[in-house]
Amino acid sequence: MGKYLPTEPYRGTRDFLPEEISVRQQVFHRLYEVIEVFGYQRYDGPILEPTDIYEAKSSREIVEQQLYTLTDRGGRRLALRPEMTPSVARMIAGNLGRLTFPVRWYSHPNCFRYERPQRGRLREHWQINVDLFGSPSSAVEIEFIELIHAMMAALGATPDMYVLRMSDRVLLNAIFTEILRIPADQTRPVAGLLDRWEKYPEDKLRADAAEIGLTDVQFTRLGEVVQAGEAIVAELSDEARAGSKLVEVMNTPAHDLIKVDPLIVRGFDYYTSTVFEVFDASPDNRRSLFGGGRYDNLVGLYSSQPVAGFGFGMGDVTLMDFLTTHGLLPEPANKVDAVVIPTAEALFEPARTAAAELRAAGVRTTTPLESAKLGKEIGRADKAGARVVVIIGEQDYAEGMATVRDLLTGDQERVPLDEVTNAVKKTL
RNA sequence: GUGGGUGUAGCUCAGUCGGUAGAGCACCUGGUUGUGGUCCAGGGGGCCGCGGGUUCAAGUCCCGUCACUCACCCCA
Repeated sequence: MGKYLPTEPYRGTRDFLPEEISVRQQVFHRLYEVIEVFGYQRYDGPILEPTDIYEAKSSREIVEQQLYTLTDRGGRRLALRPEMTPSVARMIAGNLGRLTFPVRWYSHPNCFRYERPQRGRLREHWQINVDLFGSPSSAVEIEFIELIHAMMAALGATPDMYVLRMSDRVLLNAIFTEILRIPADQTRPVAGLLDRWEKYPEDKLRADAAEIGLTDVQFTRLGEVVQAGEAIVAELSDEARAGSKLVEVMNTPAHDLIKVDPLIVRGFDYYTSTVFEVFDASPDNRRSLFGGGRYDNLVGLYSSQPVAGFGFGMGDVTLMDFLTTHGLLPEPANKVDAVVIPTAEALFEPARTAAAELRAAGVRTTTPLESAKLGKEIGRADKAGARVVVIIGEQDYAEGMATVRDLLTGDQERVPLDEVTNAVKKTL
């Protein structure tokens, strides 16, 4: 061990310095605005939840290997939330009586997963969650398709930068049982194989398929399914198609906004129908940007009353990678507009008075805390991002005047003290 | 969990054959008694990730370990 404590944040977590916060705030506020324009309201919840709520319906991988768990003093098993969906389902179920459906909610929690950090994946990430509860209609799917494109547009993304790929667990199950003739209780490893399909060469896929018990014929058919893409839907039974929200969507204009793709699976067990993922079109970011789907049974864990749900989570790590790759990150904003600089100790009080007046007018204003040379203070003001400095000098002040200097142009003018605020506002 | 790459100043990095550390940028001071950016001069900053080994001598070689990072596994 060294002599000093380490200054790095805990592995897989990040410190956000003001400049980064500024960039992030701009990005997220654009998203909040779009989400709210669609009529969604923000909620929040605890970072700790009972472990049970993840064991029931998340995925084995998350619960067994990626959950941050702890036991409280009363022996209760708790976890740092790895995702928000079980929490929001719990909140919906607990407030059924006072909610008017459909409920449109969003949140922006930090979520934790114990895993090895790599590109696009850390141990703590901030995930925007948008959910709609209380409707089985495929109008929900269409609303989310529109919302997603609106959010991407708000970030400055053009449609060529990303792809919205959509599938449906109902159709997927039909593919497994009707085309591949796999018993319904053995589809899970095959879904996993589909999930990996694009990442592996064919011989590796073939080997994996053999390992999970697929015959050569089944493997070949699976390849045909992937090849067929959207066209596979037409080959499924009428019952399967009738039970699919995605098929309904395909009969509307929203069809043009998505790519129907049987490769989209998603890991969570709670999805019951539509599933989707948004992918970066750039090869630099092969990972999916974000995704979600329909989960019509999740509220049923907490209540006898069934409530249909649809939602998605958009993590900040992949999102920032996307924005960086496409040059869409905004510049950090300035922290301050004006600095009022007294040139002598005795002038600190009048400087504070002038600053107070500027602040009252909404101008972000600071004053020096210690007496220093004027040049020094102007330099500091410039670095802090101020556009204007107001110099309260002895000579000027004695005459009831102050100097207002524009740091961008270098122009400056002497104005009466009671005109300072107007002069500054004119420059900004 | 597996494999590769990298750990030297706040940041980016150089450091030859082993001879007890350097540059640029940033920061501070002065050149200017009330005027920033440019320029000039000076200055502060280093358990060379950590521990051990070899050696007269280790930033440099060897072993271990930790961290960062990329990929894999797996999956948001």
